[in-house]
Amino acid sequence: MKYDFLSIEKKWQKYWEENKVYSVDFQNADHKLYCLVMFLYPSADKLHIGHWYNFAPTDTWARFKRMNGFNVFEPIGYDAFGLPAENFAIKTGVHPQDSTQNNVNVIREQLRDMGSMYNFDYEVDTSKPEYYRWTQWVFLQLYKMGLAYRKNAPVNWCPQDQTVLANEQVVEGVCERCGTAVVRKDMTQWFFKITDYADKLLEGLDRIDWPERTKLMQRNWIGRSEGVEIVFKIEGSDEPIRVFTTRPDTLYGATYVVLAPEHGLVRKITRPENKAKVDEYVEFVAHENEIERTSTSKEKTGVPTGAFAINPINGEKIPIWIADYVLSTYGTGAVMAVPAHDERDFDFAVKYKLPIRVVVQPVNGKLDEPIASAFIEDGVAANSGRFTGLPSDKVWDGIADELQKLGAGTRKVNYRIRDWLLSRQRYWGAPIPIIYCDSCGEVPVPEKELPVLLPYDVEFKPTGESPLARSESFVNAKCPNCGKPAKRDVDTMDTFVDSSWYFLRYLSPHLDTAAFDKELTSRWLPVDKYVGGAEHATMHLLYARFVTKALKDGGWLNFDEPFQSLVHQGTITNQGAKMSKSRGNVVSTDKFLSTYGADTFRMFLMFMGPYNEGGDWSDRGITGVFRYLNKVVDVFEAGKSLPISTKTNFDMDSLNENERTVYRKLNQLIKKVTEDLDQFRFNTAIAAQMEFMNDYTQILMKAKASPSPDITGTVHEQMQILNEYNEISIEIQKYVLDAFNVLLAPFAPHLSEELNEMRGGTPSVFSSGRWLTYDPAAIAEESVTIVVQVNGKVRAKLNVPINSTDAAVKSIAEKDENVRRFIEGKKILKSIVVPNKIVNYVIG
RNA sequence: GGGUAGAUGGCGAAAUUGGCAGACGCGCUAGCCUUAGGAGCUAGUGGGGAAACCCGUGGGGGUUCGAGUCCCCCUCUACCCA
Repeated sequence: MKYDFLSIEKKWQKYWEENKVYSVDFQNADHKLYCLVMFLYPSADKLHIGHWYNFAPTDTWARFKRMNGFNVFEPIGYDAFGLPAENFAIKTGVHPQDSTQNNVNVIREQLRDMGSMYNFDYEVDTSKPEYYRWTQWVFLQLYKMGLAYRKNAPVNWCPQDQTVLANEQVVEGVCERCGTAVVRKDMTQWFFKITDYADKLLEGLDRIDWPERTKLMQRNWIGRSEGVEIVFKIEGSDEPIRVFTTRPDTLYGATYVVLAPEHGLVRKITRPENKAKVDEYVEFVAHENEIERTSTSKEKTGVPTGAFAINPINGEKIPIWIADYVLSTYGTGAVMAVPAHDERDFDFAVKYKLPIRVVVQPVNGKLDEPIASAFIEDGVAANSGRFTGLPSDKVWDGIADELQKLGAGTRKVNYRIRDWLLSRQRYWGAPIPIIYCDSCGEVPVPEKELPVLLPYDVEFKPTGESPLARSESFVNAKCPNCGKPAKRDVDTMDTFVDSSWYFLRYLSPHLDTAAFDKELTSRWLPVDKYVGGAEHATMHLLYARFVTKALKDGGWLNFDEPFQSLVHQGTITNQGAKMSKSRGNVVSTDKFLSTYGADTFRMFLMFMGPYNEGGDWSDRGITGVFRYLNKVVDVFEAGKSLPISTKTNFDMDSLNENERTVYRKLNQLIKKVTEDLDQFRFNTAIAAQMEFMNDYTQILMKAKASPSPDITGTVHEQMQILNEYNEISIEIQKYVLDAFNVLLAPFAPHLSEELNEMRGGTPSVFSSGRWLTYDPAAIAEESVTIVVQVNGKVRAKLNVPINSTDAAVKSIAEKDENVRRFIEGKKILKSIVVPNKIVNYVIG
């Protein structure tokens, strides 16, 4: 048979769809398995290799689980709102709604071609009113719980995209999407109080099966630190400066205080003689961006205010400076500077000749003064009043207690994470369901009036003002409270709000009475396996956890971690760069699908290397996988006349040597493929299959010294000859074919169905429960190769029965000619025997 | 600057976790088959050497009978955070 992948794949895709092979019984959650891939962004691209690399191997895993008897739910959907569609619209004039729907229709067909188990009846599309109605509902729940609020704050503004960005969307000071340097701007914006959940978000990490590095990234992002908020009085002023420090043990070493230039106190405390310089400096800093300000390599700048603060622990008068290295958005916007024990303070003190006082000495030894760099480790207190001589941790608590007693400080926990800024001054997103009324103020849109529809006919060219503000019909509304004319909020929500709850919607995407079916979600969630890119570690994955926890606290869910187990596929790059349309380096899948078919292509993606490592794209090697599948087809074709196997278990004692070998190798393969698939180790599972096929055909050929010793031709032709002569029984051959096909099925689903049909089996191979368990009696090897070393160098390899005694092994080893060459006449100082592995003679 | 991963043939990669380094595949070489082949089959393929052997997992040290694997130092690469 020629491996006619095109018609085979079409045929089985049609069969699966018509027979609803992958329909899920949602009422039966006993063996439920919710397997989820991060949904798609339907940009103008078609699916590319990166999507395939995410989806196809995950589908292989899901099929494997289904064959293991799990009731597998594997949905797909579209994260359809967002900037790229809108920017595309601005450039081309095609409305984002139209381009998005066109793209979705193309993508859906491509997904079908992949041969995955997606059930398109359960799609979600975040840009449809049926969906974003409930995104708005989620917003309102958080609002009711006091977790959504509006405030005027300095925000990250992207001048290119004309919108604010969340902290998470600013990477190294530039807009994550377009690369434009972000500027600071004061605006009134909506925020979600994710900071309220900082501790819960930290705690939950201990209960979920995620990659450690991803958990670490979230922990670092949340950035919990315990410290003390210390109150410094200002000489000649009633207003105190509050500073947060994690090192109260160094308080005696504070030689100045620094305020952020934007700090509210700056204007109030600056002495007249310093005013001109301070004003000038504040103006200068406003033009610096975030990277410049926080860069450790950049030289820090600052000016004195002329005012003095009083150190509460010793009453010392220390100068108050302003400097660019203190940010108003972090902590209290003020720090106490301890140059001897903080690197940034040290650099600054050296530059401006401020005093440096050592108050911590290393446990053994003393620092040479003047010190050349900050000593930031713990040690023993010095120059610290009654604390002098005590270890740092004691001093830490002692000073914290003392400050508390003096009313000059309180222990406090500080977090690095900021509240989630969710307003966007853009068109293509879910409108924020809030109305502003002159008499009632800020009023949420009643739930029964949702959705707040996004109007189609809007001029969406960005001007810095929300496009929706220009739609009279949208803006003007009635106050839900008093009925008077009022105005709608004209911003849309960050698309991360859309994706923070979509996994709840998949189970009942058409439900029009609730965001999700509470009863179904209680039984089908959390998601059992979530697969997607690591780039979402501190964005989507954090937001989804937050929203889930909030909805749980609101009484809507009975679980608080959405993704029980998480896997990151690696990134496939092209010539070292991440594939993206803007870089123009996207590799299309078309040519591979038409040349080799979907089965070969998905299998090659899995065979390339470890799934979580990804790598630079190269199609070198895809022919190997294609040849392998062709060989499989040949082997099955040669065994075509053999009826389907009914026997799945053989007694090793009843088999001849060749049969035992084949049976053992097959059972070892079952074990290997099962274990590897379980852990997403596709590459080694495929290598093992190939190895088995190589071994099996070898054994068949050698099984009988063939009457015609030089058998040639295709595998198929050779096999036909061999089937007539070899001594491996028909029973075993049947068994091998049918069992092997089960192991192949998750990897090459179309081909496997075809082979199953060819063998006379009933479709579908994926009809559940078809996976195999290995026969433990069969996998044990009868003999092993033992390596004989002399002084660590390999001198012989012995084939001995398994579990031979040490004495027996040594006696064979010492008779070996080559081993004798090296030990004869030498004194054996020692011999190490590791059973079934190695013998090592140490000679003098 | 800090954190976290990594570095193995010409290439993608394996290595039961301290026990034969390079499985599997690509590529390459030779032969066979073919009107032909970007098809198929057989054999070979880390380096050196005629061989015996020697060398070899980024570099340098160490632990051990034995190190790709464990420890220390260094170089480089990727990601995250400053």
